[in-house]
Amino acid sequence: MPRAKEFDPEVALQAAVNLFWRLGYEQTSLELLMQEMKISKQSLYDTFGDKRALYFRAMHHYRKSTNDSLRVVFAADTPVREGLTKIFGSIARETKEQHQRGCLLMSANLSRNVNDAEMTKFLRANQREVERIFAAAFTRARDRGEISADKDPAALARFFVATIQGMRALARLNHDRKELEQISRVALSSLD
Amino acid sequence: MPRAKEFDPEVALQAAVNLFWRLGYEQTSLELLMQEMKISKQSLYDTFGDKRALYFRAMHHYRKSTNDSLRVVFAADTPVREGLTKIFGSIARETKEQHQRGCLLMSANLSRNVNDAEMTKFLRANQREVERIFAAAFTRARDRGEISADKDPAALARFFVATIQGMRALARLNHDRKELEQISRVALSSLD
DNA sequence: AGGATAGTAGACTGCGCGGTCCAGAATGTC
DNA sequence: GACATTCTGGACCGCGCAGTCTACTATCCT
Repeated sequence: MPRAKEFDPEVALQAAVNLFWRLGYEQTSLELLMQEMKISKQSLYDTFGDKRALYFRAMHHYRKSTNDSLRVVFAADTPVREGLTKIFGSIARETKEQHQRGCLLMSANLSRNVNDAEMTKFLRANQREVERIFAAAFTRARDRGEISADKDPAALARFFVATIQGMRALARLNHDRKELEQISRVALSSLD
Repeated sequence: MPRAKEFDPEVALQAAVNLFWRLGYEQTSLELLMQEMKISKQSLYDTFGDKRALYFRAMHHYRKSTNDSLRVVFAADTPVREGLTKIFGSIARETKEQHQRGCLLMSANLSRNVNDAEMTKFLRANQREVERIFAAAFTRARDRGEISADKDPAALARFFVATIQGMRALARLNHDRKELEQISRVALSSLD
């Protein structure tokens, strides 16, 4: 019978997520991964495969957790303006370190090789998923009369997803809560 | 007396810009640079310094040319809505290859090491410059009554700069003119 | 012609890093 | 106790790449 694993793969994976999130794929070395995950190189390869496979595991993990929180924010009974305000507010209130690491999947999109089919497919699927979450919230809001009937939920969804990404790009460069709040206010005015 | 240079440094630099723009700093090898710039390694180092120095030269070149076109679009006598429509329109109509390469300086921001002071300084200066161009256009528009007096030009400027960056992030992943036009329409509605 | 400089081609070096492999210790089950 | 398996640590390999250097050629000016 085998000896039981001593480390928790979930904990180790989260450490990998945090590292990739902070440094990006290229800048994250195996040595740093071993340090942060607190496992040896052998265990890393046995459990997660090579660096790229680990990166994908990390992206899946990140995607699930962030999109789950999105779904919580847009729970069926909360007004969509309230949900958006909450999202914008927590982005604006992030620490400098959080602003600098930004969004793992947006960084992956911008640094990826455009011919990397597997990566592209994954990121597109995530993009669609996020847009659907927002669009569903806007559809509900329209049905309830929170926003006017002539608004297009899909268009609003894409707009807000894009704007949030733009805010993240800016926040990585300029850690400034007030600037982000200004942008949020303008963005929210598109619902009037 | 020295022999005259045979290649045009300006042409070679533009080739370097295009390559960095398409592939990013890391993925651009010296060998590719030599090929595209059509000069030898020796000439490259003599004329532009090392890879990083060339990258900065490329970024400066890119910055000047894109911001100059921005200033043309926002020439004093054109309505701000018209200028914005032109900008959004040309982004939406870009080819797939153009969408994939995106914006050189946005990619630089997202892939940069946050401790790289020189890079950060340069990108922040550019960010301020772009925001000022937009803000000046909104101030003029407000003075002329094109937009209501209670709008904040600086806030609008930041909002549009951020939104354009968000659109570029999306366009790199999804080459889709209609989606970009949808987003543009929503963004422009914030001027009403 | 001759000197100075710009150019090319290519060998060479050094380094960082991903990935593999091996030795040996620790921990479990039968 | 014997065996299987999981660990750790470190040696080792191969590769790609930035950067330097050398040898040689081409062009310009006096």
